[in-house]
Amino acid sequence: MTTHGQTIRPRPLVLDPARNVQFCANCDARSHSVCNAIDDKDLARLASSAVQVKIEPGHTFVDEGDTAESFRNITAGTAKLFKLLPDGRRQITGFATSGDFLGLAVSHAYSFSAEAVDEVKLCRFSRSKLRILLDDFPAMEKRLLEVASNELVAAQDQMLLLGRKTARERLASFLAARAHAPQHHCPAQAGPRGMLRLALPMTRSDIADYLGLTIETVSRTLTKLKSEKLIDVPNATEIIIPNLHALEMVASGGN
Amino acid sequence: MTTHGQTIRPRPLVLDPARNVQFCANCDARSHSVCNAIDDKDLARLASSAVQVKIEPGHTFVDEGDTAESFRNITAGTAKLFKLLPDGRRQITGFATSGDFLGLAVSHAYSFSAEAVDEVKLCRFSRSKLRILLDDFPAMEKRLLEVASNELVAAQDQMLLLGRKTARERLASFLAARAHAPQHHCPAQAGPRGMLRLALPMTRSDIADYLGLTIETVSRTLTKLKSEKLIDVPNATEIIIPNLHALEMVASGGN
DNA sequence: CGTTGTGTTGATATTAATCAACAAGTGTGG
DNA sequence: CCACACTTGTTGATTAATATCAACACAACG
Repeated sequence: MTTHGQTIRPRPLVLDPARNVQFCANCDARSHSVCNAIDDKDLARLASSAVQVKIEPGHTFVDEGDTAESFRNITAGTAKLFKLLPDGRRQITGFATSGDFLGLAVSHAYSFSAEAVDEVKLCRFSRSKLRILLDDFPAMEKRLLEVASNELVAAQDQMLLLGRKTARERLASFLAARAHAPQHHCPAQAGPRGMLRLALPMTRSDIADYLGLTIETVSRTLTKLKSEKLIDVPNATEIIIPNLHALEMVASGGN
Repeated sequence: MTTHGQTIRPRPLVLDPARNVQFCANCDARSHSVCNAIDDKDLARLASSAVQVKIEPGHTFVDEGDTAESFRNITAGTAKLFKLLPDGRRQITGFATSGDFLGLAVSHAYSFSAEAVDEVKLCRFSRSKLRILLDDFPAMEKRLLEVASNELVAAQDQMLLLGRKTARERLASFLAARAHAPQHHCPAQAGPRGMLRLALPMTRSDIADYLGLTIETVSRTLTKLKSEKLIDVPNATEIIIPNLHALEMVASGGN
């Protein structure tokens, strides 16, 4: 029974007509094999039917309940995906970055809203066109199934976090998970002896709404973790993790 | 922005070599079209390569962390899927019933455990065989993508519940959601004027672990909803919903 | 007929939310 | 360039929701 079994994630696929189709530059070539099953020509054809869009920070580009006419592939930046209750309570269900897909579900309407955290670039397809293209590219369909499956595993991890973890464990889990996703590191990523420096482009309010907490609890808990030397917080948008393993122990309730 | 947008769910597909392949008997023929895209002969071939298994109540048949060698389709009964923390805290991520698939993810190991709630019958395939079969049946792959997408939408709803809803809202959401799934109704399902009678095969402990609460809070909250005439509880395993709309209002925080 | 598992209800404890004040950083306009 | 508003984050005091601890009711079962 592993609570931190790192699943093998497929190599991010970035569909960008301007720069042509490419895999995420941050990821090494040894990543998952299914990516390679997609023919480059097919990918180019897929990407060429898309519109590239740039979204300013804070701008909402998907509204829950709207008719789902598009399918999107993020090519740069970070977006937050969320659901709202009528009285304004918000749950962020995930942060989407380069290579992530939005609007996979077959449902008629979007089941979530999406807002740009920093400047987001994305590639937008019409879903009707996507359906036609998928019939031509079975490998793409396989790839999407793989992506959806991985998201499902992540969603189940998040349910465990939201349903059963303490505030302390939630913050530790959040930071440890981000430490595992290479693209979220700061430019000067690795300090001495595997010391990690994470970029947190989102606000405390976003973190709170992602972890099912309030901003005050997020702030206090980070302060506490800092006082215990489990993390360092040089400024509000950066976190240094001196010992990822120790943080992961906290994340899974081990002490 | 709809918090209770009922997504069109695909018609449950039951792979049962003994009774031959079939769609869920409880569902009408007008359900989702993609089911029909799968050729009956293909389905028969798929089902014939499977092993049918019966599991006694309380028996665990998938262990988190074990090598994921099989893929399963539930044909009867209800199973609970869950994740554990090292100290024993449990989060039930979902209940699987007739037509549901287990083990979709491509990861090497199962990311959850599964235990039978009542007597469960399922169809088990080797994953290597599944991969080969999927290459032959692109329609099946499409169908699995659809299933995974719908599960993802449900998972996001559950994140909203776990992260932001009160105990009262969680119970109301849980009951309202089950009221929408036809197979969970008691045999004598519809009383006078759309009054619903739900079967709850799982224990209070299961409900608590699904909703991120304790058994005491579940019990107290059900008592409270009963005293307000929003539900009736003739016995521990049945719930009567006199007015589903009123319960849905509670579920989404509207009063 | 006791034993065990499950559910309910009550009393108390605890975690995190709420309410409140303030500090630091950012941008604006005079 | 500085005063000001505004946003974001931190910290403190208090409250509230739910967890925990405890007792008991009831049914199923040997």
